[in-house]
Amino acid sequence: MAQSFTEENYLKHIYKLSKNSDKGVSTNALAERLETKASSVTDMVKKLSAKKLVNYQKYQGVTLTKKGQQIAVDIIRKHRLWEVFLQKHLGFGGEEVHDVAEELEHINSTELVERLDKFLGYPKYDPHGGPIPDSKGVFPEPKRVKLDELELGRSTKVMGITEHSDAFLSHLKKLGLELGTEFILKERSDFDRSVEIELNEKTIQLSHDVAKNIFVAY
Amino acid sequence: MAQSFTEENYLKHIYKLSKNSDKGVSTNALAERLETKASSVTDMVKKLSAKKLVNYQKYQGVTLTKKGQQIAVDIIRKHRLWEVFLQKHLGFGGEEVHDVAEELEHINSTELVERLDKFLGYPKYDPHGGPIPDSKGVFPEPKRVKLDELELGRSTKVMGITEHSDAFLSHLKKLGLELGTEFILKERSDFDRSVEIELNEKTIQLSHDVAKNIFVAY
DNA sequence: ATACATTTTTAGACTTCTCTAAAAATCATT
DNA sequence: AATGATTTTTAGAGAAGTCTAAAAATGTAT
Repeated sequence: MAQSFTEENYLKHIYKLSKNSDKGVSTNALAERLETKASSVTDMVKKLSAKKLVNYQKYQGVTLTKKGQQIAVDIIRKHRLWEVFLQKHLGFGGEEVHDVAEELEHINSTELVERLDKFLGYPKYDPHGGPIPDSKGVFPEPKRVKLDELELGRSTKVMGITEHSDAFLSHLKKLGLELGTEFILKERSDFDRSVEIELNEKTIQLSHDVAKNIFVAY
Repeated sequence: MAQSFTEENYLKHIYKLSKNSDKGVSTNALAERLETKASSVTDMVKKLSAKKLVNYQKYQGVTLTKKGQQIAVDIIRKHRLWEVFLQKHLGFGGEEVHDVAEELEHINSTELVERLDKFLGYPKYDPHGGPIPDSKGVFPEPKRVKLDELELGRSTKVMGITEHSDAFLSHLKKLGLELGTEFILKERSDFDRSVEIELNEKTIQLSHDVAKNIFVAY
């Protein structure tokens, strides 16, 4: 059962949105993400539901079924493999890569993906640090690193903390950081080793004291 | 002005069909090539005409405009560059390559194509011997080789002959070979060096005496 | 040059994905 | 729990590309 370009995009974004919020993805959230209207989302979601790719109950949001999830993960796999190719072999810069990979990820040929994976040397992480699932959809164990030591430009997520005082915990909560929160490391000051991260479109400063106590995925 | 996947396919096939027959491409011929119905072709051709990509007069067939031709040639460029990549770097076999390249050719990013071209070392011919136009749409001068010496599997075309007797000329004519005729070299017998070529879906045998007197594009 | 066959076009309809506008359901606040 | 705000769904319609069936144009033979 082949999916259209559009259907694949819906599945991919449902996957990404439901990673954060364990609940069903709301119609509006999807509409915003896909730059379309809520009514279009409702229509498409019904179609995906008829194909058993999502679970959908009116007004309750959507989640992916097993099948839907497999497709979504496979698209992420393709996207990240192409990013590796574009950046490491074609010399694309970090930012330019995304739009092109966005198109390439919808090319459907198992043969192509497997050969590309081999050509690239079976990479486990893309150039932004995103983990690349294998052909069965299994993500690699993320390596853990202190935020303190992470390379600039990496997209990552909170894997753990090494300080458990109430003060620290509530500080993190206030910043919007908890286990699993995803963000991008933008800057690190040479002066005081404080870091700047991007989280949900917002830029946040973290002191070195905070950064050194957070484990993140590498 | 962006073209859809479908529009690009129409342009590409109009280009390929009009290379043979210097006249306008007929609706039916296009329909057959695109595995669609004549009525669909008429509709699409009107649309392309409105966009000034083809010249179209009712019942007179279509030809490409300058703009349409540029787009068609660019798609061929992309198709052949991807074929080089798939075959030389990913290790695809000669036949499997085509369908995948058919999808990749529609990815629109000048940046991507230029970088791919550079990565591949600015190849002038694809693995089947097809000439690859440069970024300005200019095809390379085809090298000439005797059919006698051409590699098996090459698609090529008649560039000239080295024997001009009436007997030879009328023999060629009967076989359907003339200047510019395109075909694929399929087999060469070890026994008598006769060759088997594929021309318009038909398989034809040529003796060594014939093959050695035909120049073809390499 | 007339009659028949073939090709091409038109007309109307269907699918996929989208939108706007309005109705229905849910949520939030007091 | 009632009101108002927000979210979501429905209804109807539009653009792109396709199809079938029928009409119009062209080509071909004698």
